[in-house]
Amino acid sequence: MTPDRVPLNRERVLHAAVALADELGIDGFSMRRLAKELGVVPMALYKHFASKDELLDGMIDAVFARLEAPSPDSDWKPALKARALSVRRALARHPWAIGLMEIRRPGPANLEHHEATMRCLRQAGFPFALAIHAYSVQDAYVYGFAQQERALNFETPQSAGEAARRRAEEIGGLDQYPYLAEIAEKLPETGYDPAVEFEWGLDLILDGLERRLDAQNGRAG
Amino acid sequence: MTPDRVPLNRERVLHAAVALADELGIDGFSMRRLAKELGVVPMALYKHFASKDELLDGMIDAVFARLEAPSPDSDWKPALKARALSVRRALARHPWAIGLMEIRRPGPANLEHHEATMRCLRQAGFPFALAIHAYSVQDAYVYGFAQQERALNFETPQSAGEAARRRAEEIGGLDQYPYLAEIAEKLPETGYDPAVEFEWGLDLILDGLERRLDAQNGRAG
DNA sequence: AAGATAGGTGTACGGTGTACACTTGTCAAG
DNA sequence: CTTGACAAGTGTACACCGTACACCTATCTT
Repeated sequence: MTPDRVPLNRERVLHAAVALADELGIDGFSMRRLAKELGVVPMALYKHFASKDELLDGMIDAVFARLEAPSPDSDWKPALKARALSVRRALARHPWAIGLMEIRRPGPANLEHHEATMRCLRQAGFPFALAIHAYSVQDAYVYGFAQQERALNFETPQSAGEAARRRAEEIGGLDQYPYLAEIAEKLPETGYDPAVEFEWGLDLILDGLERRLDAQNGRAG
Repeated sequence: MTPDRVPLNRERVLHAAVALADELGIDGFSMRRLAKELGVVPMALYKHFASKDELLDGMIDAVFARLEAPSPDSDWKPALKARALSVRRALARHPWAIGLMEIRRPGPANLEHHEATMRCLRQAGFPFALAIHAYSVQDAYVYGFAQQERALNFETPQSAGEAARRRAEEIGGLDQYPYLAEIAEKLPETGYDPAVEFEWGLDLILDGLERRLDAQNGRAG
């Protein structure tokens, strides 16, 4: 260790790791590459994280830390909507986290976020079982949408339509698939904004939850 | 090549690959391991697939091939419901495919499936833009749910509750998280059936779509 | 002054995907 | 019947991966 070098620490490693994963994607991200970025030998990282897995746990919790938890002061519907939008935003910024958020061992920020969301539902009057359902359907939608969005990333509607068209032609000719052909034809015209698309589905789900909640409360709402 | 050996072919490789990925998960699955399974040297696989990526494309399309496309003869709602249930079933059987279905280059079975689903929506009277929304929200939910379900796999509600409780205690004590504590307490009692949970959210979404469709048709249904 | 400790280093092992040059079995054209 | 092309499987090699383990060294505590 050269004198006067600032020593590593968990936070500095995590910060660099997130930035590197943002840049290279989850496949390009490696302990060796990260070490190089930090001007350090790969094994140095293992003084701060027991394994790559543990580092990933930390990276995921860093993403959770940047989510907007539902505020206890606003109505449940706008609060949950803001939460969902913030999750989508975070996953758009950190696509490598998609598919990992639900799988890694939960960290403090993760627990805090789930606690706040569940509190929001329960205090809004959702009975326990309904709150579980509500949470499940929302998270499934949000994480699933992020996954879809990633697949379309770096594509304009035009280029995506073009790519789909070429791919279909390779396989059997677009005339075999009239409804896909319609998409390839019309989507570039109408345009496709993931933010709009996301909100459309989100509203559908939140409206549905409201109806289920009202029904549960004897239609007295 | 010893005489009398049955030569490989794309289909035999694909079949073994899917079986092996089912057994080992996506992490344990490797070209070398697959070659060993087939009694062949790793490079032999490259005579049939240009790369591991191309092999994965094929494996994913094999999963698509086993999905139940919406039948043109039944009403859109039960048809779409059956489709969604079949996707969830397939992904529960092939968890390694989760997160890949939307990302790999589409194969013939994939195109066929999307064509059939889009046809179902359009013929049910969904205007183009609404059909796109409807497809998007459904797929986001289905794939997102599968992802969540994988995270909970191999866990009973009891063991999952226990694990969550221990994890929370590690971090800050469950008393800091009263609403998580409630989950840990009540979920083992009420039980948690992923099939029931999935259907609840699916019905919510399909009901919502029906309402949007009716609204579009001037509330005349 | 002495020893413990934390942080960084260097080497090594078994794993990965796959490029490239090779053999060998099969079959068609002369 | 021979020849030569071609398809399929082999073997070696390379660069990369995560990480176990032994080592060094700067700093802090007693």
